[in-house]
Amino acid sequence: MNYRGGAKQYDRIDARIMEVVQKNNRLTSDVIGDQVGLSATACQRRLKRLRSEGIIESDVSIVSAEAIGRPIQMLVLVTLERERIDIIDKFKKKIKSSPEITTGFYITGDADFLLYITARSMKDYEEFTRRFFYENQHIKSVKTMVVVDRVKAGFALPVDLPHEN
Amino acid sequence: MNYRGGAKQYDRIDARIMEVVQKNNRLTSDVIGDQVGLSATACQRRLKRLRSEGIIESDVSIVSAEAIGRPIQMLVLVTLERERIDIIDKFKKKIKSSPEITTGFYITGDADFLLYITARSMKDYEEFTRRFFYENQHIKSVKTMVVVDRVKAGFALPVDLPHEN
DNA sequence: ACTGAAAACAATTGCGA
DNA sequence: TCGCAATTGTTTTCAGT
Repeated sequence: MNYRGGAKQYDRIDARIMEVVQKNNRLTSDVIGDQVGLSATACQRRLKRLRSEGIIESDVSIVSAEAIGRPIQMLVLVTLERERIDIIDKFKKKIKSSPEITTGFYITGDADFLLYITARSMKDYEEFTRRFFYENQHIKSVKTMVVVDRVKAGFALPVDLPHEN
Repeated sequence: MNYRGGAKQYDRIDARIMEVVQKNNRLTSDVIGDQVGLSATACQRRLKRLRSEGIIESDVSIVSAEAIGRPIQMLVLVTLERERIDIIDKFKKKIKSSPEITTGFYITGDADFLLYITARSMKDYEEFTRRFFYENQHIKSVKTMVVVDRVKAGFALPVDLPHEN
């Protein structure tokens, strides 16, 4: 999607609505409307548009890692042997198909990928890495960082107005 | 919350429900029920319990970083000069109060923190880092990695059964 | 603990401003 | 684009199994 097309994407009120639903998307339109000074109807219409235009990408439940018995959280920097497109694409597919990997970033800098991984226990994590990393031929190096504390959770973004408005 | 209390937390069907709502929490109970082989009512009751017990932590909208004009995404490893509790706590507070920082992890390993930061442009990012990092006295080093591609988004976890069941 | 029907509640659509 | 009122659809409650 190209967001540079001249048409305006969202206004100040939309931004406020997004601030609210990024924290909680199960509030009724009535409640959201109260918070942004709009009727439930108007609020709902805006939300519908924001969703259909992909400005709101998706709506999801966040499950507690601890509650489902995955208290171990790791951040892993992975460097591949070479930066060849086919190797990178294959690695991306592996990431997507591995449920243990919650989030994966393809990056530039010291490493090629950063992975966010959860596990039931250290033993489980080690088993997974053995399987995942040592079975993959093109990994040059792996650097594991143990997550002690998630200071800020989620992907909430600071929705201010686009500069052109 | 302590999840080690003997009582069972969730069963196979709950796990399937969570798999569904982690992808999309706006489906009607009727649809979710279909997918897990349950009536809308039963499904609803389970969701209510999962939420009230904190197994489902929260329900949020995910906003597209590109759509709101924040195409620049960075991962930043920060090392503090000393690992003193008060310095760490102060830094955590700074993270929480900075809207540019979407996610912050306190970690062990090569660095003390990993930050996920979005920005409108490289210029904006540089301005932010100057402000944030160079104004903070206790930072020893900063290593920036540019995000080229988010291979896997969100915090969706692999909900299988707890081992004791 | 589940289902199904009825009641309560929320979202959506049509219309006038 | 808004708000209001009417319609449609979803969730919740309640009785029965």
